[in-house]
Amino acid sequence: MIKHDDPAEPRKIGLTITNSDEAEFLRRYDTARYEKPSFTVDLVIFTVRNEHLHVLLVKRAEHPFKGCWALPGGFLDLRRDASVDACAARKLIQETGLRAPYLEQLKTYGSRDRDPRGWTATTVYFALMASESVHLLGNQAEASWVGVRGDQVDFELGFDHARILADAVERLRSKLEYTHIAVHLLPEEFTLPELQRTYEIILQQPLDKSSFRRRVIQADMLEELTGKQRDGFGRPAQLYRFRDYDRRTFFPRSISRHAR
Amino acid sequence: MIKHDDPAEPRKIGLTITNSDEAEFLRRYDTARYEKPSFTVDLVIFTVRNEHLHVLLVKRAEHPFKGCWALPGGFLDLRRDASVDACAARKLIQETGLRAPYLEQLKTYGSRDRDPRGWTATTVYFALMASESVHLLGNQAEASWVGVRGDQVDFELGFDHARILADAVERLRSKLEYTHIAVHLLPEEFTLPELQRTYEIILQQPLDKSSFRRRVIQADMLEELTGKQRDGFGRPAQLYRFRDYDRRTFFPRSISRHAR
DNA sequence: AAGAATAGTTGCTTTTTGCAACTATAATAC
DNA sequence: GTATTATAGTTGCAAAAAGCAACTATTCTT
Repeated sequence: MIKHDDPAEPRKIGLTITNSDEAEFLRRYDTARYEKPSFTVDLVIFTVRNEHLHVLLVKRAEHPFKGCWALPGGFLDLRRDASVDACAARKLIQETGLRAPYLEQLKTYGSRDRDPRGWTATTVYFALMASESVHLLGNQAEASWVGVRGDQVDFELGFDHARILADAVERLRSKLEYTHIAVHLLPEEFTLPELQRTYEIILQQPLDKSSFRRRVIQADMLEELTGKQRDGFGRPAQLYRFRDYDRRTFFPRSISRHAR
Repeated sequence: MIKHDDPAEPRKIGLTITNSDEAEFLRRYDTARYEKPSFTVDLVIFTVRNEHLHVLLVKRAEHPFKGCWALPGGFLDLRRDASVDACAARKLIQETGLRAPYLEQLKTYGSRDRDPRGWTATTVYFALMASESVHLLGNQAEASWVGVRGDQVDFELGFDHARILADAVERLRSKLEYTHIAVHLLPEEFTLPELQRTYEIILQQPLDKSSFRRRVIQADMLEELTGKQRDGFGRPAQLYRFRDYDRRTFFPRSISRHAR
C-alpha cells in the first residue's frame, strides 16, 4: 500500500497555502520550522607508510571526547561550503595541505546517540594519498598517522569512529579487488613491484608477480616512462605513471588469489 | 601541513569553557548556535515488472516542484527516527507497506542549490523488491512504478533526482556484476531462468545459460526446493530459494560477457 | 502423436590464471 | 675483476574457468 507521510510530518508544515505559485511559497517558507540534526563531515585519510596501512587521526582538543583520538572533520559551514563535497575538500586541505589525489564519499552515519550533544549526522569521505606528499609539521600531538591493524587502530576512538574506520577499511579492500585505486597511494611515478606491494599490504596476502603484471598491463592503465629506472639493490625497476586519472579501470575479476 | 579548523568555525563556538568536565560542557552546549542544513531521506525503490526495470516515483503535492514527479522521501523526524537508517526504513514502509527485502544506503547529496528552499542534504537509500509483493492502491496519481530507460525515466524529475536516479541505476548494475542482490527483485521462491532473466534485464545483455548456472550453483547461494516445479509452457523449472539472506555472495569475476 | 517451447546437461574449445623456472641487471663481497 | 646476492621481468606449461553449441528432458498445444 502506498501512502504519503502522515500530516504530523515536518514536510507538511507551512503548506496551508493553497493556490499560490512557487515564488510565493518560497517567500513564506520558514526553514527553521522543524528541528534539524547537526551535520558534520569527517575524513578517513589513508596512506601506506613503512609497509603498513595508516590513517590520519587527530587528538580532540575539546569536549566531547576531549583528549581522545578521532577522525578529522567538523561542522559544515553553510556560508563557506557550497556542497558537502566542497566541505570535504576544504577539510582535507585544512588537514593535509593537499588537494586529494583521491577523495570519495564513504557513507553517512546519523543517529540520536552517536554524539552526546544530541542528534547528529556525519557524512564520511575517504581519501587516499602518497605518504611522501604529506608532512606533519610541529603539532604532532594534534594530528598523526596511525597504523591500522586489521580494520582498527590500537586504541579507543571517540564517537562511533572505530566503526566508521572499520567500514572504510572494508571499502578500501573491496575496491582494491576490482579497481586500480591503489595507484593513489603511491607518488606519481612508481614501479610495478611498488604497486604490487601496496596491494599486498592492504589485501594482506601475497600476489603472484606474473599474474599481477598481466592484469595491470592488460588494463592499459599505466604509461611506461621512457628510459627511467630506479633505486636500491637488485635490478632497477621500470617507472610508470598512471595514465588517466579520471577514467575508472574495473578489472573483470577480483585480484585475490583463488583457490586452486 | 596539518592544521585544525580555524577559530571562526562553528565547532569552536561555546568552547571558552576551560576546565570543566564533559557533563558541564554538555549542560552549557547550545545545539542551535550554528546553522544546519535541512536534512531529508529519499528512496530509490527498484523492481522488475513486465521485463523492465521500474522505479517508484511520487507526484509532489506541494511546492517546490509541485506536480512534478520525484523520488519518495521527506524530512527526518528527530523525535521519531532514532537513526538515518531507521528513517529510511520508516519511509519505505510508508511508501510500500513493506519491510524491504533489501535496503542499502546509496549516497548523500547536499548543496546550497539543489533545493530552492536553501541548503539541504539528502541521504538516499536504494531498495529492491519483488513487484508482486507491492500493490499500489487507490491513489495511483500519487505514487507509481515508472519504467527506467537506460538510466533515466521519460520525463523531468524534481530537484536533482534525475542525477540521483542515474547514480542508483549505475550502482545497481555494478553490484549485479559481482553480487547476488538480484534475488531481492524476485519473490522468495524462483527459478534459475527467472533469475537469469532479471540479470539480463538490468545488465541489458544476454547471458549464457550454462555459464550462468555454473556460476550461481558454485556460489552455493541457492537452496533447491524439493520436488517443486512451476508454471507456463515448456518444461517446468526447478524452484529455488535464496539460502542465506544475510551472507553476501561475491562472485570472483564479473558476470557480463567478456569480449572474446 | 507430432511439434513447439522451455529447462537443463554435456562435451569440447578457447581463454585466463597459477606456478615455477628462467633470464636480466644492478649492488655488494671478496 | 668475478662471484654472489638481490630484485626485476619473461616465458612456457598445466590447470581452471568460461564460452559455445549441440544434445536430452519435460511439459503444453494442436
